[in-house]
Amino acid sequence: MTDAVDPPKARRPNTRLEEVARAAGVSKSTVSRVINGEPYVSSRAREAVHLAIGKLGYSPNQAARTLAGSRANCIALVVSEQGSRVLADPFFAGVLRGVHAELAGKRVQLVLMMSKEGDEQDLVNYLCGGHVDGVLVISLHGQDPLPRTLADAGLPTVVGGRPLGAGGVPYVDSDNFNGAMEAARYLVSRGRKRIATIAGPRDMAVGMDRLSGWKRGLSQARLDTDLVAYGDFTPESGAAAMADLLKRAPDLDAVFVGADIMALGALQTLHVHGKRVPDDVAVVGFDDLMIASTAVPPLTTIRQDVEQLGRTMTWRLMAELAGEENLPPFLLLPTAMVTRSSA
Amino acid sequence: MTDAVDPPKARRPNTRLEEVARAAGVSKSTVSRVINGEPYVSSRAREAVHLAIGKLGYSPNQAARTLAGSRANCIALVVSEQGSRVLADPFFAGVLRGVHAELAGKRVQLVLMMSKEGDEQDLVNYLCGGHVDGVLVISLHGQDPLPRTLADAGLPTVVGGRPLGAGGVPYVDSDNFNGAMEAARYLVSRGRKRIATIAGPRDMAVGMDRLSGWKRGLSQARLDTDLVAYGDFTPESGAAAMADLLKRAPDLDAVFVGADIMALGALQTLHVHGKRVPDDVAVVGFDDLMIASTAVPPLTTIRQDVEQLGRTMTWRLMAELAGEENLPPFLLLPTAMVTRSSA
DNA sequence: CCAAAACCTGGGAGCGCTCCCAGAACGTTC
DNA sequence: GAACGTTCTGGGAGCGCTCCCAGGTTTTGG
Repeated sequence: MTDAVDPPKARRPNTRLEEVARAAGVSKSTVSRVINGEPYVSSRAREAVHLAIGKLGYSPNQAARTLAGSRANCIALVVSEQGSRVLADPFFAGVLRGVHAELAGKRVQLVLMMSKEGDEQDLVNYLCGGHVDGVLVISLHGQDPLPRTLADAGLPTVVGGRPLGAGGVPYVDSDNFNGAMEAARYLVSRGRKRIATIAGPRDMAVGMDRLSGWKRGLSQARLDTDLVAYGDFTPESGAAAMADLLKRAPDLDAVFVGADIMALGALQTLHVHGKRVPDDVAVVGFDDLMIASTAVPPLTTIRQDVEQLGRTMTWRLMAELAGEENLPPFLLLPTAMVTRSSA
Repeated sequence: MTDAVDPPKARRPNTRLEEVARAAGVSKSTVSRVINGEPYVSSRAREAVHLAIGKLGYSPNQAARTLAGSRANCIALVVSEQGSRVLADPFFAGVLRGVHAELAGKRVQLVLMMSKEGDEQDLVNYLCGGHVDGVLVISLHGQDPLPRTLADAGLPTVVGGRPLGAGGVPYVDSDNFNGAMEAARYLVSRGRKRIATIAGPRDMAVGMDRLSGWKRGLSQARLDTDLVAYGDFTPESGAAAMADLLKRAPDLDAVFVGADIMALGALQTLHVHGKRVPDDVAVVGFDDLMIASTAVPPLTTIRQDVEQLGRTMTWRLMAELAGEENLPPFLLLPTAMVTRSSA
């Protein structure tokens, strides 16, 4: 077509749509239609295009599609946290696994982002810049304004774990309240009378919900709910909290620990104090991490299906992106008691 | 310019470069230069642009940049594996953390991908389609052809963990050999005579390297290296392997377990068999997972800095992308012995 | 004081795709 | 056979940016 002097186009990394069109003997438009699975393409053309694509090893340029179309075929998983610490969390890993599983087969990419110290504005700008179609937020701590901000900006957003501050933003969470209540009731049913709890931080919904469930379970049985200690989801904090409880109530005969990871520390402290588990003190954890079954003794715990959480978040987001209406504003996933030897 | 009838452009999600230019009273080119930190921009223009950007809340459209420029400002982290299982691995989490830490501040996004069953061709197409500038591959198992394929396609690639089959592709790994040798020597130095090992699977370099190191450590002390059992990096397999070893050599007085996660199982088995740790049998693990310190007894182990691995991989890739030459083809990260009570 | 070099600036051609529009080919009905 | 749908197809205008080029404005040096 052009008779200009040849431009020094160095890069020619890939087949372009046009080459496929030429190879298939159709127009760009038709190739585009085939790729996007649109109707109104003759089966002859469709086959020719598929053949050409296969032969040329064509893969559409995502950037161009995003630019020309209006969606990015890409969602972000945002970990709203000081960051690095969270990635070590099995919770995060499980969610990630679920997100990936749910995305399998869909032509949607996952971009992982973390809000770095103060860079929040950058993050929001980026996310709202049309680079992603929707956002999954894992916001473990406190009154994080991020979900609210994103939702207000009109970006479809789903939060994992009940957000404390973001009223109205759709979220998915495990049913921490009922799980914890079940744990408490179980301990009651085993004849325990002096039941303590080690709860998570007060600024995390997951900690508070489990604490509430425990309280409800005990108060239904007319038992005291005064034996509460707090940890921060580390084994060390669990150990310290256990020591504190033991000092306050040497006669306690059970403890519900709001996270397996803290239960590990609690077990250590009990061991050090010469308390036999479960004979002297029954221990129930929460989460059912892998380490729960390998703990000494193996930990009775409330299992939450974190992978399912990731899957459900993703499903919810994709459904919204697909334009489904009247979707549930929030979803609670059931938990299940796993009885091992610690209680 | 155009006097056409107004087109029904529904979407106008964001500020565009041109609006910034108008607001700042300069041309698109100048704005672009400011954004990309190019020289040859007067400070007056630069300030005006920054002001306009701030006022308008402008954030450049990534898709357009990628399309127009030649780089995507985006790298992929590929987990080459049947997938879901790996995400639960603390190794993966650590690497991810490191990658993120290294990327902080750089304007580079991270896309997470997994090679799903058979979809490998799709993956390769996508990655080679210019959608990412480079690839980080975590390939845990066997003779995975993926790194080779990517590298051959001219895509800058760095592998995490020594790949068995991908000769020539740059990789970063912990110094498993020397770490394991140190473990063996330590046991020898503590007077242990009958030292066994539980190794990882034969098709994983990490398992073999640690096994080799253990062998070398023992043979230097003229000790037998026949007490080898294999596991698959699960606590259960560690327990089974330990039982096997105990049957084969009831007199063994030490075991080097090629992964903390397997050591957990081994500890359980030893406990069941009435063996005291470390009095009867000394146990040394590898990895220094968080669970190592909370094990009963706390596990002496070889620490590998997985986060550093992720960081180093990323650094290596970014250096290559930046055009640095004569980069080291592979990098080995030192390990460190962590002495606790199990040995 | 003028030429060369160094700075700064704007214009405009794409990047590879989608999506709109106009029109061709093929029925179907009166 | 004219008039109308319905199915299919190609052309071409952008999407928002980068990067090249040409030209203007300063500084420098002889």
